[in-house]
Amino acid sequence: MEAVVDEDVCTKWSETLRVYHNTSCELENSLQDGHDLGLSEFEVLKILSRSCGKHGGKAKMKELEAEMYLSQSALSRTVTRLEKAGLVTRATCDFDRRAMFLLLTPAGQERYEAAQPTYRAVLRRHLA
Amino acid sequence: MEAVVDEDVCTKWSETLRVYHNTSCELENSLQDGHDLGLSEFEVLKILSRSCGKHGGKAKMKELEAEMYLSQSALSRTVTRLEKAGLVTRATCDFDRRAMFLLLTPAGQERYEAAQPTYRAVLRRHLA
DNA sequence: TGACATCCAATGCACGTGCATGTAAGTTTC
DNA sequence: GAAACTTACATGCACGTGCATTGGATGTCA
Repeated sequence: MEAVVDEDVCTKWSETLRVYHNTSCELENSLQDGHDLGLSEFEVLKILSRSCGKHGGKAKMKELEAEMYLSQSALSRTVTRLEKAGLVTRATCDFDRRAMFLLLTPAGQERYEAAQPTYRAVLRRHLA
Repeated sequence: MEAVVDEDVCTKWSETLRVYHNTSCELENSLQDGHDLGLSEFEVLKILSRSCGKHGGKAKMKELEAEMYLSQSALSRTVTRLEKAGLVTRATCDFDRRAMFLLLTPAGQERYEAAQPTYRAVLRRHLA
């Protein structure tokens, strides 16, 4: 019977919804209050911090876009906010001048490392 | 070691994020394109349709608010949209004239029933 | 080389959301 | 019964998002 599947699927969905909402709300609030960072801003710093270790301090916009659940335009503005806050620098790529490299500034690295414990604590509280 | 827990928790979170985003985006698009309904609008109709069966066609705003992940103001505006579309009616309560009852109109019931298969199909595709 | 398609990022715009506040109705305290 | 408090809902406002478009750079093909 399909009805059984539907019920099961609905339960799974409402559970996902609950976890997502509780967690992301608290992440948003904690990061904002404690570190003046939005969740998607933190997420950019996180990815950037990872790939900066690997690629010598650079990451392309397109790479970021592929790794997070954000439209191209939203990402562009998120980066603009981070740049205004001095946490990130934009740099044009010499080989393809359409593309942009992103660099984590020392302030950005510092802010990310300060925020990471908060982030992990919230995740642990909700998902452990 | 805490690092192990953190990694596990991060994986769980990114999985939740993935499922939530894919599912809710497709729900939003399918419901909008096929039935001219936003996801939170559909959710209101869904709850209303359930409790209308039980309570003789009525549900209070506060009840809705408790059952969905939406702020009081957002819910108020969602109901306004539904009312403008003729899918729902607001009615003041005689016993507590601060409170509002919501009624599903025949058009609302019809729209909900038309949209439900779409909704379930998306959930099944992503969560089955 | 010139014309055309494709790609990357930024921006105008509309929209839904949350927070803070306003307004009106009910409740409590004296 | 008047004043202070609480509750229910609506609204002003700021903000982040997605879609569509633009502007500039690159690639392709004749």
